[in-house]
Amino acid sequence: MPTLEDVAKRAGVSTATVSKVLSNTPYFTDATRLKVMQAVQELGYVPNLAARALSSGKTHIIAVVFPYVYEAIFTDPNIMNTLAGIEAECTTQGYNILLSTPQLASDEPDTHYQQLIQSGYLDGVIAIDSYPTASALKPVQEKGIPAVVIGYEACDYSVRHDDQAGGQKIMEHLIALGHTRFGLIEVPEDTNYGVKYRSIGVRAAAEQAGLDYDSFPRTSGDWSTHSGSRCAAALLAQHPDVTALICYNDRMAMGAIQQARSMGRAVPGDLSITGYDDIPSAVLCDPALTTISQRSPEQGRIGARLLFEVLDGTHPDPVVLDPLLIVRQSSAPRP
Amino acid sequence: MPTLEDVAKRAGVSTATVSKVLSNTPYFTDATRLKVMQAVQELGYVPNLAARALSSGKTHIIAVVFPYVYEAIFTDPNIMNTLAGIEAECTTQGYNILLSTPQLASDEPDTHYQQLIQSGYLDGVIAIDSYPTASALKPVQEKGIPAVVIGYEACDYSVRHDDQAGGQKIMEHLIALGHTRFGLIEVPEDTNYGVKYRSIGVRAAAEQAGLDYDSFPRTSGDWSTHSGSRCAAALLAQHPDVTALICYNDRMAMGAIQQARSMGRAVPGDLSITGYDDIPSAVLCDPALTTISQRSPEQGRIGARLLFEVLDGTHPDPVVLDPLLIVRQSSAPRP
DNA sequence: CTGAAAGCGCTTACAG
DNA sequence: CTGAAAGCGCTTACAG
Repeated sequence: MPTLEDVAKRAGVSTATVSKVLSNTPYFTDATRLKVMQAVQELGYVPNLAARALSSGKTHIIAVVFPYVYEAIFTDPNIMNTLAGIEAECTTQGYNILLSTPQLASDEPDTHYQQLIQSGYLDGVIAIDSYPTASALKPVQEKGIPAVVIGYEACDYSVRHDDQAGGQKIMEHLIALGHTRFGLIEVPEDTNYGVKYRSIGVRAAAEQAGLDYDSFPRTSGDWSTHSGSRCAAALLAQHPDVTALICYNDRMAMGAIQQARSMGRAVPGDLSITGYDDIPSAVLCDPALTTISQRSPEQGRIGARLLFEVLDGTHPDPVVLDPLLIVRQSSAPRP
Repeated sequence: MPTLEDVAKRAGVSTATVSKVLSNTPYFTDATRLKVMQAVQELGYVPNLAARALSSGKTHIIAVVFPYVYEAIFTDPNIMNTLAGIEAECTTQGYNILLSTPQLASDEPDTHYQQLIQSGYLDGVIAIDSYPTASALKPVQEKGIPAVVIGYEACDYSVRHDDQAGGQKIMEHLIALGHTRFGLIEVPEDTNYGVKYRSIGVRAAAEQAGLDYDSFPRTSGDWSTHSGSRCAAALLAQHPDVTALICYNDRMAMGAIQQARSMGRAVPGDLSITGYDDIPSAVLCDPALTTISQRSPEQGRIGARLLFEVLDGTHPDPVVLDPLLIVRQSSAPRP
């Protein structure tokens, strides 16, 4: 592989000149510029990134970290779509993505992860923190590496979607359809940063419509389809008058739909059921789910952009994205 | 950040000694070993990876590349599960994963990608090549970087699942249920390396059962749910006697199910429909799909393991994984 | 069993 | 506008 020196020799200049021309330093004559570029071309020179990293302190690598909280994390559509957005933006900016999924479940810190953070390999990190069980951010902050969080975790720079607006939108939609008797399939508040705010949004919409939010029957699942069925079974058995079921994610909504049907309720004829997240299955299932999109790809793009701004020395404000209400077939006017 | 030199001073030895002790070179007394480790501990020393990479030529980074062939690639369950498997294995071995999704659609090569490959940053690459439209492998092979392919693309080292066995298993399952009149919802052969072999497997099972494979009605979709509906509509209209529909992926199978039902056919009562891939929706949809699992996580793990063997100087044989038949509710005995 | 020293391939003040 | 030279923090023959 040709080195800087080879290029310098061939172009008849110093290595300093080649280096500077390649990094677009001004003050060079077009003539030398041309000589250099030509030599680069002829030799097929590509800079050695390790050498560049060592001398400049910049690696052009950013790490995308998300704690390994459960085995299916690599098929979580929100996380993967976020990753896709980050990737798109990084490619544009010439940054490479290093993937790291620290195991933070146990008390002992993941030493591999710690080493990586300390290794000087990373110009910055983007942490996806959907789940508050584990923070991958602490070592990063200790080391003083520029970081942005996608989510709620405390960090100078962050982007997330507005869970409160999400809760509000889904509720307003159902209210507009004439519903007044609601059931809630939630999730324990400590499972996820956002759910608390979704509740606040739902409550706000309810109260604005003059409904007594606190009187709504509710149960908590664990995100799974199965728990959605179970919750729906319990809730509908005790409160058969409910005409709309708000679920805090799509999988529980799908479970609820199956359960409701098996109890003889038509969805959405007798009962509207809504989800949250807009996972791929939400279009495929029957009836297709009315749900909320968190706009994960945009969160990813923006997160990357924020990091680049931080790397440039600016201090961007946190971004809160307005979620999208996706109306499909699982919601309908009150029977 | 403390450097090797700091550690050496503190331990009262040379940097060479520290370096060698840290890399587990034999021949050192326990005493010096101890001194070194203690100094490392006290200083919280972590090696600078860029420096290490520059002097040793080893970065401990491997790239996982999959061509950016369509926008939803980051939510393709096969690819993401493969990635999860690779990640798990790399973490175990202390390797870091760099993600790269070269844009190979256009004729001009993706220069970012080319640069990355040439940059000396990569100890090896794992290419996921589900789609033959674009090869990310050429620059890698030109540069002589150790590579393994997950899929069919030509490469010294590779792992994939056995598409022929997959086709055969699904067909044998349906034959065992008593079906004799089949319809095929395929995909153009140049869309995917594997489909050709799935057909061969289906044919083999058919002929073994004395059925005339060539007489089966067939149409081609484009993997999408929508195309599944369209194909099912055409096929069932012309061949209402068909009792089993074999689809070459799950999304088309789901489309086919919807279409069949809207034409008044009960699934699986009147008509069995099978998929391929076992995507997450396959359990969630109604009826849950009988399908084939490619065992993507294992493909990923094995791919990584193969790469490590190559990095160790051995020449592992290609691996072909036996796929799994997953029987669920979309298939039933012939009516 | 341990160390001195060269070298990996860049970048970056500093000079001129 | 360009170059000489130091230095980034390691590893690795080579010597002893």
